[in-house]
Amino acid sequence: MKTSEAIAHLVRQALESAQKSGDLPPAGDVEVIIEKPKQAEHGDFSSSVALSLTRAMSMAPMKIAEQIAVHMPASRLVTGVSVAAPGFVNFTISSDWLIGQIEEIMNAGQTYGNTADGSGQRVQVEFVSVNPTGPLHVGHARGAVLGSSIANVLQAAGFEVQREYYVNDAGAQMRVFYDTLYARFMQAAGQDVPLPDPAYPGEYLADLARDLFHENPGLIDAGEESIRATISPLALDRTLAEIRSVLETLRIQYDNWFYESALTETGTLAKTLEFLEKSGYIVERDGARWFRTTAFGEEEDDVVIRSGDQVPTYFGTDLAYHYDKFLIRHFDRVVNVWGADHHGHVSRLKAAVTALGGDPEDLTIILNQIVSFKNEGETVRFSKRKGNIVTVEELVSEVGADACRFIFLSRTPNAQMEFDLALATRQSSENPVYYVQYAHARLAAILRNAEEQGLSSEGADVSLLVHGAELELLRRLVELPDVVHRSARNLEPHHLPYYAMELAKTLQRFYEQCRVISDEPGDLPLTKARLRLVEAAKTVFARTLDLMGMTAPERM
RNA sequence: GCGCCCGUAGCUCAGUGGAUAGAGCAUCUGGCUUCGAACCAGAGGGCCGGGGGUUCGAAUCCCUCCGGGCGUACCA
Repeated sequence: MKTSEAIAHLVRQALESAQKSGDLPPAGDVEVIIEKPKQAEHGDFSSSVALSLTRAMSMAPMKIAEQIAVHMPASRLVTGVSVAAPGFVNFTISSDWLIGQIEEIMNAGQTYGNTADGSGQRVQVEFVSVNPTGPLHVGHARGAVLGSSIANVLQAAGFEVQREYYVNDAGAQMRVFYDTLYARFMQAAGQDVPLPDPAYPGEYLADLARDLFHENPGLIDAGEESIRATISPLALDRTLAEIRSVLETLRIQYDNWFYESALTETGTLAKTLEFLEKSGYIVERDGARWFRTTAFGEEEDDVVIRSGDQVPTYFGTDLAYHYDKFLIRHFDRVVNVWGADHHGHVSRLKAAVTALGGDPEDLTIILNQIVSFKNEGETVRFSKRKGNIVTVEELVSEVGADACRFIFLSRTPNAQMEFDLALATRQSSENPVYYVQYAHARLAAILRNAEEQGLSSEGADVSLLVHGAELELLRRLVELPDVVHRSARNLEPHHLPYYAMELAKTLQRFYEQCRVISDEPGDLPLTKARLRLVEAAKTVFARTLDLMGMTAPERM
């Protein structure tokens, strides 16, 4: 349960009751926002609703706040309500309620933190979707981590999530890929076939072609067409398999791999064009077919079917792809995670969704800004074209999947970021990744020790938990549902690592101040109670790390 | 030129229109005979890029300027 939502509910009741009794004037609909004050002396939660009602009620904010306080219904959750200038209402959470949450956490286990925000709506999250022409480049890692975490968080928030990779196996890039592959294959056979222009540079394709040649040496006499027909799909499968396995090292898995070529093969493309033609959004001009983006206030129309070869452009298949997402597969919402260099496509794709009869609000495009990589202060930008490729595989083996995820995750997507390889690699206290994991490992160690001594939390009386550090830890633990809610609502998983650090900080303070396993026989009840708290804390840590796609180590 | 994103502590970054703007790292001062010191307690460090506006209240919204990044194809 979201604590802030529960308090907001009480405040709404208080407002209603105050208005019913005439203590406050009517004011129409108000949004009751509950937040966590920065200063502890302002309580556990606070609301500025009185301040925002000043105008509507034409009353002094302090008076409104006082009436809210007076009319607050009794509850197990809130013990203290106070009013502070210039018109805040501050709330204190009862320790009874907090202690009761330990059992909530234990019962929920790895579902703790889940919310019902999504109410089962079907959401598709599409991310990475890099052309399968070679290994994943470091530049793609951020979108991968971001997309998968968004999916995690949406799932936790009660959405039915599908993770999808859009395989661009049909465009011009792929033709270049196949042409290069063929030339490399022939070269591997010792034939003097020049590289096409343009061609894919780099060792990857040469290696791949060589492998394919050694596996199928007899193929060389079959003629170009038949060679291509054999090696092209093999190369695609192999490249995709490699992409898939690298993503798996980052703990990313997909529910669906959607092939662009399927859009033409199943007739979806034709159906989409027909659909849009009927409503007048597709027109023919200069031998090409255009989508009338200008009908949606954009400056220029966009080609969907090129003149000459009559091949669909990327945007052309993208139209069909989104027709498929919304009109065939009927997703309630679609989230696409793109690199910021694609931002020029956002508005026209939104226009397309509108033209397809959908609500552009149902399509959210998250753009992640580029990452510049740094090594001890020296900035390097990697570029596929320049040939100095650094792959995701290299990055993960260098830095580790957990650190990678944590670092990429702790920035808002729309801010550029610097990734310091040296810093990320350093496994010291400089790196907050390990601080968080260490906290989990420490909890695991305590539970191990307890078990060795034959101690358990069995029959614990948690009402013995009255120490400030214990309650502080509990207050932090029960924030997780709110963090999930906020991350899902704004599609901003970067709140998770910050929460995780706060959680770890609070845990360490608890650890310093409250010894869990006591040697004194008389302390047994308290030991049991604290073990129960430790179990709950470990559960929340594990869940938080899981949402971030990180491991929760028992030992480090 | 036009469009989008960013500018917050020495560095890397958080910050839901709210109260005295925060964290990690770095720097400095303390703390291990007890469950893991990958830890804890504390200190210093800021015209929130500049200037206008909106309002009870702005780092946050609007305008404008400056600085940086990315786009601006019948490429994907």
